[in-house]
Amino acid sequence: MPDTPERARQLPAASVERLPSYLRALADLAARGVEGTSSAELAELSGVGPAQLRRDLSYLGSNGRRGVGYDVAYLYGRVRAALGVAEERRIAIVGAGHLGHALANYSGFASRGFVVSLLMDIDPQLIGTQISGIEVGDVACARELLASHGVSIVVLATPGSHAQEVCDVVVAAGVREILNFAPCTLQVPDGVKVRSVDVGSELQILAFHSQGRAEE
Amino acid sequence: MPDTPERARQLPAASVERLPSYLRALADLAARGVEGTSSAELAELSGVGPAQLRRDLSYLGSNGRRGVGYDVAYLYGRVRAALGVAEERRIAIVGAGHLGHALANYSGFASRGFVVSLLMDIDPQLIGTQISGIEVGDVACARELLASHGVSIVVLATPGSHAQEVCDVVVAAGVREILNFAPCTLQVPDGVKVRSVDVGSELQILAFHSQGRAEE
DNA sequence: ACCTGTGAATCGATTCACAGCC
DNA sequence: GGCTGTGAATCGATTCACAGGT
Repeated sequence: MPDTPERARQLPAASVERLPSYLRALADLAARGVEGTSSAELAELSGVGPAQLRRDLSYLGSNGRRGVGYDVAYLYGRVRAALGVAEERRIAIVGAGHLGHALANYSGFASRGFVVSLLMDIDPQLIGTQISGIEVGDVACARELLASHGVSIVVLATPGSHAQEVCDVVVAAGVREILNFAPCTLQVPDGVKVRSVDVGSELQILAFHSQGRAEE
Repeated sequence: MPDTPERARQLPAASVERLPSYLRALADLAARGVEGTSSAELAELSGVGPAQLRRDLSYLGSNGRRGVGYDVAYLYGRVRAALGVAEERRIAIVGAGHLGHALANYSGFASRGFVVSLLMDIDPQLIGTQISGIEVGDVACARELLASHGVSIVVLATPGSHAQEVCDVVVAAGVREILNFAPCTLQVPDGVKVRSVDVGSELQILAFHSQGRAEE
């Protein structure tokens, strides 16, 4: 059998990146008691064009009714299933510094389908302490801890100087999806998916757009 | 006059988003004492292909020497200038919760060209306290504070429930570039640039890619 | 009359492959 | 011989505009 195995994997990467916004918009509508919506309304709430939204949803199959619109609850379920967050997923955070703390205390994970199940660090001072009710484990035991907690997605909140090293450890432990907050490019083998969030880079991109103004 | 005013704005958005990685790679090389490099090496360090890197740099003009490669220090200066971070830029953070704290204490801004010059919150309990040596101001005084600190880029680290409200305030105060950490889509007028970082969305995108494995 | 789903057209970004220069 | 800079080709994503269904 070939190398493109999964079912609905004709979903383009660019569409996948927008599905979470649709999910947020749908959750908002549901919370406000709205039962039906349209591509125009959903697109508005998500910050995209209506044609783009319809195209994206059409990759998941037919989800609306022509002439009518979309059912909020039904569509919500479809998008959650497509993203693979229909059931709760357990994540681990490595790095218990300021950012690791902020993430561990963040209350917004549950509504998005995630539970922080495990914290780890390299610093012996931090190992064994409790953060937000979770004990900090030793990253040296990553393999056992990750396996016993059933974690498949790891968040790296370490300084840049340790990120590659920790990345190698968790990849060796079988992790295939990593969210990296360290300001560096991680080298990973094929089949491991890394997404990086770098505040410095984001600010630099914004700085580019502000050129021409405010130049003293 | 038309609506596409600026000089080097032929730079495609997709290229702009990669320039920060190149800058990080160049800073690494410089820190290691490396004086010259090639598109192959820089691309490797940045996680892109060599052709893409050359194409991106070519938008900034000719920066290397054929048959030789690129001068690290020179190219570093060119990319910083292109991004508009050749001189230090002042930023403000709104929201002094866990994330606001973590950002205020983050030591990595300076090397990327930014200084946190101002913190603000709505909570009267927090206003007047000091975080990382900076006093927390009242967001109600945003206009005056932003102006007196010479801030043009604002980071929103508020809960989602207040993000749009605070966004409206800072936009009214003249801010045109916003980095939003709240899990919501901000509605802004034309000409205001928003970049959003949403941990929940990032995890959902990773969850998508982990489908097919780990399904019990 | 209205709104979705989708072919067809467009637009932009990536990659190839080589001419030009060191 | 080696590496950049770039036309030309390719690839993918977005938008248009309308056919199909309610």
